Amino acid sequence: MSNSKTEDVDVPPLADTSSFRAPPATARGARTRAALVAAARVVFERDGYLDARLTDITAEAKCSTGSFYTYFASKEEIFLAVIEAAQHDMLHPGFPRLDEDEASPAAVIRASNRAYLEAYKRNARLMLILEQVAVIDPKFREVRRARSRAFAERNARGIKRLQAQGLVDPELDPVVAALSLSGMVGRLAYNVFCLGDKATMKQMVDTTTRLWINGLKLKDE
Amino acid sequence: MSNSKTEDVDVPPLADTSSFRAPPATARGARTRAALVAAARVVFERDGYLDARLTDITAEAKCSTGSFYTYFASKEEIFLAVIEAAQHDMLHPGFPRLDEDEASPAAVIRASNRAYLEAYKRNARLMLILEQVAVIDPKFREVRRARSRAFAERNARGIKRLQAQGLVDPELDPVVAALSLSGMVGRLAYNVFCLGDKATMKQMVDTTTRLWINGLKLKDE
Amino acid sequence: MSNSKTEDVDVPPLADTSSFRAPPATARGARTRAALVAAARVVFERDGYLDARLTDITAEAKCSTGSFYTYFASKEEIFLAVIEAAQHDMLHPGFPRLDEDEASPAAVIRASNRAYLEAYKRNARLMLILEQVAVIDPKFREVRRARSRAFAERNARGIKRLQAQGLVDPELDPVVAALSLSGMVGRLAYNVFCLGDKATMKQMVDTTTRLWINGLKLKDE
Amino acid sequence: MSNSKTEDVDVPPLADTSSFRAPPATARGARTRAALVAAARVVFERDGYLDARLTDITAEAKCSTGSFYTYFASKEEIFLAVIEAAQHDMLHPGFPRLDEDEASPAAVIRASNRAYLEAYKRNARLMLILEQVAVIDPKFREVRRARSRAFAERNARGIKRLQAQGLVDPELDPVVAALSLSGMVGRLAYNVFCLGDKATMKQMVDTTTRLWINGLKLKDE
DNA sequence: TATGAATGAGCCTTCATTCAT
DNA sequence: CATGAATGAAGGCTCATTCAT
Repeated sequence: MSNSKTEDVDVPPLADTSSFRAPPATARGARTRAALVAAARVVFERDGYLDARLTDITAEAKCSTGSFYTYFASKEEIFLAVIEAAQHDMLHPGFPRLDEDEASPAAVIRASNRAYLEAYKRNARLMLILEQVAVIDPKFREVRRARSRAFAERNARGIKRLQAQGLVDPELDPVVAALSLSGMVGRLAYNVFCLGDKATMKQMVDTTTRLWINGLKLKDE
Repeated sequence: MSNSKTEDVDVPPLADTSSFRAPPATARGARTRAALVAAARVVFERDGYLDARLTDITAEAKCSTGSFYTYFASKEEIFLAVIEAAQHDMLHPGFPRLDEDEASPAAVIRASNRAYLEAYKRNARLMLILEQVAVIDPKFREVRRARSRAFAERNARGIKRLQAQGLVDPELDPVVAALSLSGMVGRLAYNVFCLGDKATMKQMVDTTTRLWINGLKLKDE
Repeated sequence: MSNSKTEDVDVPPLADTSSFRAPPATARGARTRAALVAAARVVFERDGYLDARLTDITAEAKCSTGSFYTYFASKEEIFLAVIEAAQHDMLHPGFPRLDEDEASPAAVIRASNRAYLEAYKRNARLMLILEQVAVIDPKFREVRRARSRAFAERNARGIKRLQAQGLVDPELDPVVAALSLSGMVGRLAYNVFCLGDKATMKQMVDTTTRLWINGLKLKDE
Repeated sequence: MSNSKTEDVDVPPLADTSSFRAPPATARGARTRAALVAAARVVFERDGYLDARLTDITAEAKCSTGSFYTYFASKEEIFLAVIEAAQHDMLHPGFPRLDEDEASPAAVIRASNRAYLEAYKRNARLMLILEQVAVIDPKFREVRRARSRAFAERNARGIKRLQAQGLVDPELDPVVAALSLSGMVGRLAYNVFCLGDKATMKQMVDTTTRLWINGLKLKDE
């Protein structure tokens, strides 16, 4: 699933990391930092970003408030670290690997949608918090938008290619279509996993895949 | 565009209004209340929900802090009033009025998408704030979800009907498809009008309409 | 029980009434005023003095806030009116009518204690509020103290007289004894009727009477 | 006066302390906390409970508002701490140690009354505030009532014992008598030390002791 | 590195009282 | 006399961040 082809997705750095605290120099330091990140994830998921207090995090990590600032400059920064730690799990093919040769485009789309939805499900609570932060803090809004735009652009290139091959509806604007279809899956995941709308995983994979394929008028040669 | 058929969308009451302050008994009171709501919209749009201070709102409305509490119990409550005041503008057919006889389903979908996108554009700033609040406050999350579910359900019924008429891909799960396609348009609007992704109105209408039609495999007889 | 003898107790005017609003001139006015006083008693007993809001009182009286100020200058003033309205009920012999000829001193003490305790019980909730106000507001503290001192002084004169007649322990300081014994009954009533200590009316009357008689070494000839 | 026999008075814990802030972990913290409690006593005695502002207390303690909340969650809570700090001083035998062998019951009663009155006098201002709080806040009402009931019960046991020994009027209900006589001394102290009634310490001790002894018909063999 | 006490700016909310209608 | 909208001062409380130990 994590072959090199999918790794090259243009994932922008999550944020300007230049002002970050130096990484821990000692083993004890590394342990404390890790405890803080784990504690932060617990607290963020439990209380949300706004209601999470730094003291809750340090209490959960069984360390002092002062220690927090040894490793992180702010709540924002530790949140970024939490997100980053969750990244490898969320790393998914990003876009239907339409350029793949070994599989039909349709199969790639299905696999990609499934991977995305499953990863989303695993991290649903954190995703909700990320939505929250994105909407509250323009900096994170930008982070989030850059990421989804990276995917959308990649998708747009894929669609363009398929259009060139005559496999996809030539009438579609590839950029806007990519934006729309990616957004569709993301929104559905959010509605079901975060807000509690009802749908099974199979229904979601089937339907989104079919809507992609139908929507693009993909010729499944 | 606003014929009676489209007015019957099942818009649930925005929230439990039982604990609300009594409505103004005099014309003067009504004027003050209206000034507060208008001022609140200005302030919310300018500063966002979290950074909006009650004193900013009363200052903008040229009244005292005390007057605020004559009409609203909290920031939350006046925000609801602002949203409510914006409702008539956001009221759109919701779903392609597939049951309409006078127009082809495709035309109905296009008109509906256009109406939604234009209304969203007019209220983009407020919609961003609503996203913010929805993500912060579970109460508003519920409000927002109830509304989108009402539309999705209506759309699902439309899709089911078209499937029965043999006009739409019978393989699709109508409920999940409705959820997905509605979400697609909503998300696109959010990305473009709120987050700054680039697309013209024409591109958005064309693409989403085509994705709907293609996605449903709608036979445009 | 309310013979003229007991009416002459030196009840000081409850407060300086010189700044009071003029009494209502019309029948409608009198009705409104009465409704306000009745409503105030309800609200004070329900919420206590501090938590009673003028708007609650006017709402209970089904009149406007403005009307309140037609009849009363302040919360304080209407509270005084409530207390005053409750006075006739609380009017009790005050002190064992030791000067009475028709009954033995012991019988007078018993009747007096019973009367006091029963009146207290009837107005327990209001008495609790009065304690509250007395302790909060020095003006009412003075009012309350003046009243109890009037009783104590009268009692002191009675004790002195009985000492002169050789019927009471001559070693006792009549003033302090009167203060002590009156306080004893008042405190017991407070403990039982307001704070919930357990005792039957009979126990209370029997015990306080016996403690008075024993305490004074009253010769029950 | 403070032999072990008198120390075992059943003083209930003042309140549910489970929600209290963690006690200071360092000497510096302990110093700040102590300064706050001392400052609070000054401010409460000067301004009363209701008019005491938290900022006055922190100003008096020369620390920031934030520090207050490091140690106390509310005005209520620091008041409890002030009362607690005053407790050791108010700790008195409670009831005439009638069970003592070395002294006559009468001597014990006198010593006990004197101890109580003197302690009350030393803390008169604080006692007035406590009355105020007790009457305002049901939680403190309960605290106060529990304490006085503990004493009254102890007194009741003493009276019962003396009745069994044939030294006290067998007609008296020991529980109600104890409640009455304890209340008598408490109320007298309140009247004189808090409300300004006039009596010397000697008069108070003499009279209350005599009223106890007479009241109980104590045989002073 | 670790600790945890100290900081303090700033906003929401209440409600007795006034006054124009 | 009645109405009810308008007023506005005042203070409790939070919590991210700093810094002395």
